[in-house]
Amino acid sequence: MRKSNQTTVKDVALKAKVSPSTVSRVISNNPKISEETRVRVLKIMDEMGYYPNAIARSLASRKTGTVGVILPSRSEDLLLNPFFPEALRGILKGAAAASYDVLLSSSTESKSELEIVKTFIRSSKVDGIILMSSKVNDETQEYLNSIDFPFSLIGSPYDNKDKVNHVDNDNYMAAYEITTYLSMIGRKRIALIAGEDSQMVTMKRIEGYKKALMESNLAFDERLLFTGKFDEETGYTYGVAILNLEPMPDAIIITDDLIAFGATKVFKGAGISIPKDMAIASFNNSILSRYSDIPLTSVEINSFDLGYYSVDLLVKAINDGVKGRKLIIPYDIVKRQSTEGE
Amino acid sequence: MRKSNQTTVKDVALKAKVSPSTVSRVISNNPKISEETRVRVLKIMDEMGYYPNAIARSLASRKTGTVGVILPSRSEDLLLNPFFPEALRGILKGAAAASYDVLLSSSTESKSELEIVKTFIRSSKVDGIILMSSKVNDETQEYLNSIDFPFSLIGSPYDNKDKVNHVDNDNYMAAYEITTYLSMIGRKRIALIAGEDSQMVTMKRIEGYKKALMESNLAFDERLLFTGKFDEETGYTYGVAILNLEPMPDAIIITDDLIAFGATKVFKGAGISIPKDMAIASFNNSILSRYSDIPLTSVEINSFDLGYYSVDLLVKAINDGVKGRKLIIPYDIVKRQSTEGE
DNA sequence: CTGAAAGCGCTTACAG
DNA sequence: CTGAAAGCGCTTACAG
Repeated sequence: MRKSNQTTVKDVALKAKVSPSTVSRVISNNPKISEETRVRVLKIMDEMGYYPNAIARSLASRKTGTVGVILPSRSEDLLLNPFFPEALRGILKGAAAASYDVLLSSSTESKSELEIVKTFIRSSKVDGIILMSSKVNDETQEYLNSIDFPFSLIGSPYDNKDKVNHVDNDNYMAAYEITTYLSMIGRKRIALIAGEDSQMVTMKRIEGYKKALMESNLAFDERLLFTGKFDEETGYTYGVAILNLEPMPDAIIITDDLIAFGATKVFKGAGISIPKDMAIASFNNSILSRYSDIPLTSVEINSFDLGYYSVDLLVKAINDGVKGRKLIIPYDIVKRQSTEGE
Repeated sequence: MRKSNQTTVKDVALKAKVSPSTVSRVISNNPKISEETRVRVLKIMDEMGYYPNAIARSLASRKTGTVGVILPSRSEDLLLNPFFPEALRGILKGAAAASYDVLLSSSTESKSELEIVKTFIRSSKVDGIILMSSKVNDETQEYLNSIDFPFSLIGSPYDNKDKVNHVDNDNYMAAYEITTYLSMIGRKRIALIAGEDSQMVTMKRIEGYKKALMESNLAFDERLLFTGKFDEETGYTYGVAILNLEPMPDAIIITDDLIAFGATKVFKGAGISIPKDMAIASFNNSILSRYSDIPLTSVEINSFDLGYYSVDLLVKAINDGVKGRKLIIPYDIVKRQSTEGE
């Protein structure tokens, strides 16, 4: 209980000859305060260098003005494609625009996303949570739903679609469209390297791919469907695996630019002409897809917007109890040389 | 003042037949509590699903258990090289290990790093600050020093070197070493594309470069020194600029892999052989430097460690008032084909 | 439009 | 080793 040297509402109140209540109302911009009082108090606050203590406000008002965000901890997940940094940038911008702070943590082997979320909530550190990816049977979503805590999701909810606020691309359509496009330019054996099959986004893309194959009268061949974790080796590994397929595919869709880049190198090294023998399309439209020797056709998913609007949704969930709102961020297929584009 | 439904120390105290003080001491692991009491209270806390309110703890104890981190907002700064994501990952890991949370914000055109830092501090939201880069005449460092607020810096302090806790590579030596290496393999006109000259890291690297030139009896030619912001165009722009130099350099050091990658493409397109006509060395050792057609010699700066240990330093500054501690993270020069390496 | 009073959920010197 | 009491710096129904 050592005396603090901080200027408080009390000090301001004393000097302004009003009650602390009034000072508090000035802070929170309460419209009931007379203009005259407001101006006087504001002036004194300024003179005294007063700044409200956010912690005390939180305790009294039961609002923290903070949203929690959890990042994956694997370096590959964070660095491989620009989604996380860009979405985080969007979240930061969106939060700043809504006057929220962002409390960040990363999941690890020893501490799951769910545990972090629980800690954030139980310790009353956040008003809401943003989930940056959606898994099949996602336990974090289930928990958040069960205790009815405000959250928004980047991606497709695995369940409770009518209750979960989420912002997403139409990944089903994106995969459908790009598969159809490859078929339209004459490709008959179209492979898909799709990412982790525990992710909702992977499921959606596989669905769209299959649907497009069917409508194009191309048989689905499960040997042409690859799922698994992405890391630095993946591009090479899958590239080599595809080289050894008989007959070889004449097109591949890869859900990550860097993996596509790696695979491209393997094909070129093996004397396979791109796009003539093998068309390649990928996702994320990273700088890499533009800089590559053979520029890559890629789907721009607009990660920044995904992040930005996830805050928007969350803030509405916090303030107005909004639920089940859904926002679709458009994607763009950027056609380049790797599919004879331009 | 609606009644909350949260379980509080009071509830626990009542049920455990002890005082709230005792419960509080159990929470904070105060060694004066008898083992018997401790176990009983812990059990009851568990039974009641009690979890301490972090906000209330903060207010009473005047410690937030949170560190503030400010990211740049430019997409290029965040995405161009893996430093920021990797250092952030290190910070997150380090903070988790020290039981701290991370409050994240990003600077913008309208809100400077300094303003964000001030807001964090004045509103009592953080116990300390991590600065992810160091500028010449850095006003944030100056402010933090002036109010004596705990912080740690990734990079070299521009001033008050004996007071500022910082973790850094020896960028002077790194540039010195790589320049000397290029000279040793017979290069006579070594250019440097160095980044923004407002950054301390750029200054250090230029110094090391100049020193090495001198010791190698190579004249410093200011037309071979390029500074400025990095963005997607930069690689091309500088590549073209260098092509037009007479005589052309026979080696370039570029402080970013992606820029080096872009420049490499320009040279190859112009029929210049790498490394024969032009040796290229860069910094950051990103995936790109490994995946490139002509793998790039690059300096691994160990960004993760930079981030991780910045938390370490900060925590010591917060708890023990440590100041002016300096930690040097080793770099490694990874030699590859672009300088005839391997 | 403003104030007095209670309360948010903890911690911590002080006393024993 | 434990408790009673004051306090951290705000907010907010209630009353006027």
